[in-house]
Amino acid sequence: MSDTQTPQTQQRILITSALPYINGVKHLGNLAGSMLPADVYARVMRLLGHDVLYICATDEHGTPAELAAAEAGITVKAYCDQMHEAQRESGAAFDLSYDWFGRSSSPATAALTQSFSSTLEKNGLIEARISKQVYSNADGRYLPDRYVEGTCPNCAFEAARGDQCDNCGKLLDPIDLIDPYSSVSGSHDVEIRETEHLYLKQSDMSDRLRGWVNEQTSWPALATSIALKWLDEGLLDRSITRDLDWGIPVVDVEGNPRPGFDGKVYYVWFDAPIAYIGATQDWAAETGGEWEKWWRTDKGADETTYVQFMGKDNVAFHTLSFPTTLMGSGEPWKLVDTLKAFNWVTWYGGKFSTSSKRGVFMDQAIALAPSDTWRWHLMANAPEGSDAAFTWEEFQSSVNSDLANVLGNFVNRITKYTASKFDAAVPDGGEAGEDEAWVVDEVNTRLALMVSYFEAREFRKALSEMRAIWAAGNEYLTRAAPWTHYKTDVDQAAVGVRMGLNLAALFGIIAQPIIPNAADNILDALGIPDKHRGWSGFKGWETGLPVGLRITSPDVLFAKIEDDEVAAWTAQFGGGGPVE
RNA sequence: GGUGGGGUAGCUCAGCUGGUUAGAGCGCAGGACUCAUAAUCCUGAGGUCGAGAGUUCAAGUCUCUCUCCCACUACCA
Repeated sequence: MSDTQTPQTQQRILITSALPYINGVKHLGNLAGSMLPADVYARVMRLLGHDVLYICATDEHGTPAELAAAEAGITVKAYCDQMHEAQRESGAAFDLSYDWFGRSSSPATAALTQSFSSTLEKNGLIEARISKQVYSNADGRYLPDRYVEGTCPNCAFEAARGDQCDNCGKLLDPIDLIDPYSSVSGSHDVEIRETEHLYLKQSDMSDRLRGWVNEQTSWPALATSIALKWLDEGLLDRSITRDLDWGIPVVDVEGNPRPGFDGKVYYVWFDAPIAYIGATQDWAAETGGEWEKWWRTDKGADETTYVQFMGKDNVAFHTLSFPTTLMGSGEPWKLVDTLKAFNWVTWYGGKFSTSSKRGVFMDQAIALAPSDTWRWHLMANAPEGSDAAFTWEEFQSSVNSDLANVLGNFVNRITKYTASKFDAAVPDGGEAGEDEAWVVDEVNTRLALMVSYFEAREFRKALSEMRAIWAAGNEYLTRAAPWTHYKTDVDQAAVGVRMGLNLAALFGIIAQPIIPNAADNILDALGIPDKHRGWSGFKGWETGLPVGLRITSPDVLFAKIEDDEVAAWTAQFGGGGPVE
């Protein structure tokens, strides 16, 4: 009945999640809004038998990295080395199944970035212009707009940022601030200097971009509307270089070091998306894979489906800026086919904030509860339609009710009962009846729905179906009641136990993309070989386990979260209500 | 200010191109069962669908006005 039960055409699917910035360990919102859903999608597509490549990397350039390194008292290179390793480890701790977790600072990305730059310039899409920037003598650096503060020329607010006044909301230009100072050092010894930068002439690409956007049929409305809005307002040419030391050196049209551009590098938003490609090249170099079939439409990538995952703030860059780079090169690069944008996870309805210590970061979270529990909760409550509030109470509820009670207890009760009454083996005897027909139909209907939701990247709905499938197992056991039949008709009891064990196996198989560790525990306990753990074999699941197969009962799959733990976490992390 | 998203049961959220008594999970109340991590199963009580007006035989679903929250607004990424 579903496409999961008939052989599918294998697809080649390239998946990227927005690159996490190097500036610190990421919080749960970053995890839930790009890396984790991309991972789940990658795992599902692999289980369905597709050829999947999931690429991610740290985004390492830009002013914040330099400032963070300075604060830590180490070089930017050393800082990025440390933080890349920290992020790689926290990704591994959350079981993110990257095929490659690279770095935007890799030589491959630098070479690609410079190549794109000279090609775009050759095509007349880049030109040098002079602009005015704020320079801080005390800091010895140019300051991005956001790092310049001063008195707002509009409302006289004294701590207005150079890009926007937090008091009156007006968009500002830092050179208009009254009595400007550096927010980095607090120094008022700042001046306005003229500086030369490269501009990407996005305005020249506007018509091509519009045509391409209008061709897209699989983008969510959010993405299309954001892209068209920018196009309607008229794309501005965008500067793609900055006055910084840390980054990729600027080249001329021939690809040689560009005269007069010492101390300037490419803007991080120019090179970060290119790092998707660079990281793929690094993956290929390391593993012997072919990168071109994923990215070059003249080398097979025309058969690749490219899916991007990101937060809603990233949509414009992925639907306009990066496509400008790729299309403007005139080279046969693969463009995104579809993208999934997420809203934010909020902390009790407010923002996550590092400075006011609001929220939970990945390294802290994994110390509190296992990866599986976070993965389940964050995906079951993914911020798909709007921002989604994180609360400890909801987290506790997800873990205890969905995982421990509905799934964990089901596996436990059926395996323990098998051990006590049927010698820990899949029993023979009896024949399937009404109860079995009911549960098979119920589960098959929901399986088809679940898979179609995953394919549509509707994670909340997919997980809701998964949970309903687990719940159907409990309902089945209540109906079949093998413990009652056992007293008078052991064969009848055997039917219920056999079905129960087959349900447990199915539950483990479908749970793999979300809670891989618990799923493995279940499948190992039931002796399911790896080759039977894929998602092409749902058909016939109800009789999948061979009669006589010895099974064990897994250790407690999910420890419950106690009320006193919630109280302690709330105290530790300041949850429980908005903070001023 | 502009653009986009959102305001639906105590809580977190579904509700497609308008159509029978507005749904789910959690929580709560009652009952059943006893294989199981005091788990599970069944039943039930909870909503003037942010406010107001309009279109329509019919609106949570379309239009207008108002209001509250969030994001983006191009040099933070």
